[in-house]
Formats: sequence, structure tokens, C-alpha cells
Amino acid sequence: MGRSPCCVKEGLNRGAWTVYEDQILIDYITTHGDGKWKELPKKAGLNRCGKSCRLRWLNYLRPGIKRGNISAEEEELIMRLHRLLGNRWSLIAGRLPGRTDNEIKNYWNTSLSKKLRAGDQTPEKQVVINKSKGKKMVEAAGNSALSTLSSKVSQEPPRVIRTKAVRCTRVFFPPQQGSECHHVDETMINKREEPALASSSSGFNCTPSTLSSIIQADGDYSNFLTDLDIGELLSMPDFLQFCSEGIDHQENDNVIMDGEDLPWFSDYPFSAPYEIMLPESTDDRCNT
DNA sequence: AATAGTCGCAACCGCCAACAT
DNA sequence: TATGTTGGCGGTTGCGACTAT
Repeated sequence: MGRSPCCVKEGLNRGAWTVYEDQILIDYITTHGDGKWKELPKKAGLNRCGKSCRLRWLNYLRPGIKRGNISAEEEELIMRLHRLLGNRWSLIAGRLPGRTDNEIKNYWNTSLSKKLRAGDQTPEKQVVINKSKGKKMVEAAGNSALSTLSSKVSQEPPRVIRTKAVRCTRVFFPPQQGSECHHVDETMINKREEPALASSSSGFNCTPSTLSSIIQADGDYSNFLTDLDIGELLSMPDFLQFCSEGIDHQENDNVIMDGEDLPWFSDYPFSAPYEIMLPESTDDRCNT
């Protein structure tokens, strides 16, 4: 299938946005809302690619964007989430209110990756195969600056979830005792403006008190990340402990590097049993 | 003060899944 | 079902700011 360019590139402004362009974009989206990015520049009177408008809005102009330094708590959370999710920046950003995927990605590439490399002298090293690109990412553990994380990490075999770029529109939460199956639109998950995704739409309410039960329920970790923000996470001793210890307890550890002998669900963004994502039917897997 | 090297971040690019027709 | 369009994601690049020499 042919692919048309997102816009006619000739004659469009590129590079840094001016204050004037920003204001036009803000005014237009404030009035008309976002979306329809391809048409937006023309309607708004911007000489920009629609993609560029979208990026500028989402990463810089959107209300609620938190600028400034990443706090130590946020950094630790990024580390933990990255360990669980891999380079799935949008998902990680979804757990950090006010932060954008681009910002977190930049922060990781510039700051955290160096910290990790600084600990490369340790014998333990994590090699994560990104199969979609055929590239290797090397992560080191045991950095003193990340001691709270690395003290445990350095003793573990690699456990980073494969980061194959797939997307699912629905998430299936395995039924808890006394509850029903819940399908949640993934688009809801990524909306940080809606912090209580699962609780509002599915009846789950992941509070500190319920976290333990979720984690301990037959190794079902499928819910614990879905509706948490940093404040909630950091108020949960269970979460911190779980991230460094809890996953050790699984007998059937399918999160491995090379994809061999993986069950079918290993191609999902969250490898089960951390987060089980099922299509509506078993023939409709989103791993192609 | 001048220059080179490094860093941090905004923006771009290409790919892909979802959606529309 | 096939094809075209749109939106979103992750990787990469370019450039200004900062630091070291």
C-alpha cells in the first residue's frame, strides 16, 4: 500500500517554533480542540506540517505540562517503569503526570543511560534485544547513584520486557474474585488527565490496600500500573518492594531476551503475567 | 578571550497500527 | 477484503548553551 506524505513539505516552516506560531496554535486548539492534525495547520493559518503541530502541542504547549527538573522520585519511578516496560516512553510518561514521552525519553538518553553506563564496571549487565529494530541496548546495573534500584537489579538475570512496537486497543483484566472481565480502551490508559482509569471504567480501585492483594493474587500483576500516578506509587511500599522483589517470585518467568520459547502473549507490550493483554478473540492477536 | 568538546532538548523522520472508505 | 488516511510512537538529529582548556 502506498503511503502518502503527511504533508507537502515544500515551503513549510521547520525548526524551532516562534512565539507567534505557538500562540496561533494555542488559540486554534483552545477554540476548536485538537485532532485532525493534517487539516489543522491550514485552518489555523500555520505554515507547518500537521505532525509538527501535534508534536508542539503535546510536548510543549498543552496545558498541564510540567517543565523543569525531574525529581528524584520521578527518576526512580522512570527507572522502575523502564525496567518493566522497556523503551515504551509513552506508557512511562502516562504514569508521570505532566511529563511527556519526549521529555522522559530525552532524560533517559542523556542522564539515566549515563548513570547506568557509569555502573558498567559491575559484572552484571543487561542486554536487551529490541527485535523490532534488531538493535541491542545495553543496560548496566549496580550504579551507586541508583542504589535503591540496583542493589536488587544487579543480582537478577535480565528481566526487561521486550519492547516490540505493538499496540492494542483493548486491555483484558483477568477477573478477580467476585469481579467481571473488564475491557478498557487503551486510549484511556494513556490519558494522564484521567488518573483513575480502571477504577472509573471497570470497578477496579487500586489503592495501597488493594495493591498487595493484587500482587499476591496468584502472581497476577495485571492491574497495578494502570491507574497510578507518582504520588500513589510512592505512597505504596508494596509497589517499591514489588518492583525490586515481587517479580522474582514467579516460577514461570517468560520475560527473557531472545524471544525463544515465549508464549504467544509475549509479543504484547506488557508480557504476561505482568500485564495480560488479550484481543477480543484469540485469532485477533495484535502482534503482527 | 577564543576555541573545542560536551550536554540537553526541541524537533524531525520513518514506521506501524487503527480507522475509514 | 483491499486500499488509503490518520494519529501515535520510538529513534535520531541538529543546534544552542554550557564547560573545559
